[in-house]
Amino acid sequence: MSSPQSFKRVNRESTAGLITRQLREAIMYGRLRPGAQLSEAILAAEFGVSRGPLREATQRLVQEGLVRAEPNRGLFVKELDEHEIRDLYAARIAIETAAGRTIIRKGQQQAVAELRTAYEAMQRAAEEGALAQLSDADLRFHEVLVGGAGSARLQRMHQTLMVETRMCLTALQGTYRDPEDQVAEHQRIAEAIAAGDSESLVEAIEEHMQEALDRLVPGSRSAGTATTV
Amino acid sequence: MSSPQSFKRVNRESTAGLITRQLREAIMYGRLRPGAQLSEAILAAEFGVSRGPLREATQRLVQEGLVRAEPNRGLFVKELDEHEIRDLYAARIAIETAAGRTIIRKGQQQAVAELRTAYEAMQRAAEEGALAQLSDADLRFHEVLVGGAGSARLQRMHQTLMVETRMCLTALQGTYRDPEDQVAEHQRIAEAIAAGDSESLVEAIEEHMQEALDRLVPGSRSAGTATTV
DNA sequence: GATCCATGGATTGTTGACAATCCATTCTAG
DNA sequence: CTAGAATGGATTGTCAACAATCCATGGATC
Repeated sequence: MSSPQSFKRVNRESTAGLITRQLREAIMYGRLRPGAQLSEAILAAEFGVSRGPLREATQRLVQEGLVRAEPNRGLFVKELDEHEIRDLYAARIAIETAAGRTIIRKGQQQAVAELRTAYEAMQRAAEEGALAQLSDADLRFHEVLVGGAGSARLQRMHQTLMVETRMCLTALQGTYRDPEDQVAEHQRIAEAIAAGDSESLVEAIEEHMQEALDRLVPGSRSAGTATTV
Repeated sequence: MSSPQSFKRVNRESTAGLITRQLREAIMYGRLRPGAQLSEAILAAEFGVSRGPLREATQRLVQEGLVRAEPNRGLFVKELDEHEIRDLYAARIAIETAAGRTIIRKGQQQAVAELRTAYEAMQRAAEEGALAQLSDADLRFHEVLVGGAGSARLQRMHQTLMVETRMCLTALQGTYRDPEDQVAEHQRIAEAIAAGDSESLVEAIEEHMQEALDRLVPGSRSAGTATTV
């Protein structure tokens, strides 16, 4: 009865959980387009389950804010208009700034190290011209940033925001951006934290987010910083 | 066909929504004790609905983090141990600090005014010795603080945290605290924002939270600031 | 020709019954 | 007396059918 290697508990995830994850991914990567209607009957048939578990899955997505439910009408993939995108990035600024400040305040050396690692992964991807990997490493950097603060609640809230961020990136798919700039912005953030400089951390994050916003919402506020191609 | 006064849309909330709200309130105010098991069958009978809608309601609470679901075992009201409480307050520090900084950065005069109003309500309740009202005004102050930042996402995340906070307060029910101190701490926060002083804002919020933590988790870190009765 | 009403199709909302799983208890064998 | 297996009760997990609701289409009336 000894376990020579640790086995994974089988089927530990609930059916609703499995479906939720697949649907979320489909929304994140644009396979389910914003505004598209989700038919319970059709989806249930596709997943090969009854409407019960499927309903549970969709309800989770509703509460995550990825799906909008109109009573007696149906479920629709949420569309992110300009206002929503601004709100999303405002929330990300709040969370990520707070996370960075926490790392500084607590002097979490390990978090700093992990940030550097994440940053180096971005740099490598940029040098190799691997855009998909660069994008993944980018998201990972922000996950590490918030994870480093060590608050499970903060991290969970941030995860939801990052799913929406990925939705935005998917919508931007195809537009080009100079990888060097992208990497440099993250280096600023990482180094500000490493140096324990809260002021430049705030600046770095706000500018980083503004940069993203400028690309997502072209008719934005300041034309001065819009240096993107 | 004219509407002499605006009528409320009837039955606009779903059954699951109604049940969710009632269960959440019961948990918040301790009518459902932490650790208590929630039986779907019993609850469904009490609400007079089938297990379908009830399940939907409980699932929402699970995702909010108020209820823990053990597969094939049952649902249990989440218990907040010391670690959880610390995490909760860390998250609140992050969100509320970020909200305050946003108000300062954007120079939201209206938010400042609302904060003062909320603060005055606390002061009035304290003078009248109305402890229940003081507690409500206290929570309201924090809601106004985050609401003032104008981010729907931030506010939603904060609401969840405040529900858990209320759970903690319910657990503390009966312990006394000097209302004057309580009011003064909020005044510090409000005035720091009004003065646009980010540094003292951060200090005020952190000390305010630490004060609350000291009462919730007696064997806490610093004995120096523990001046509570 | 425009407006109102009735009808039909489609969707979600709800239900009660059935299956699978788990835990505690009891029983049995050593 | 103890360790292990069988069993029973209770709970969640799942399903297919039914009811309620909504929107669009088409037709009748003025």
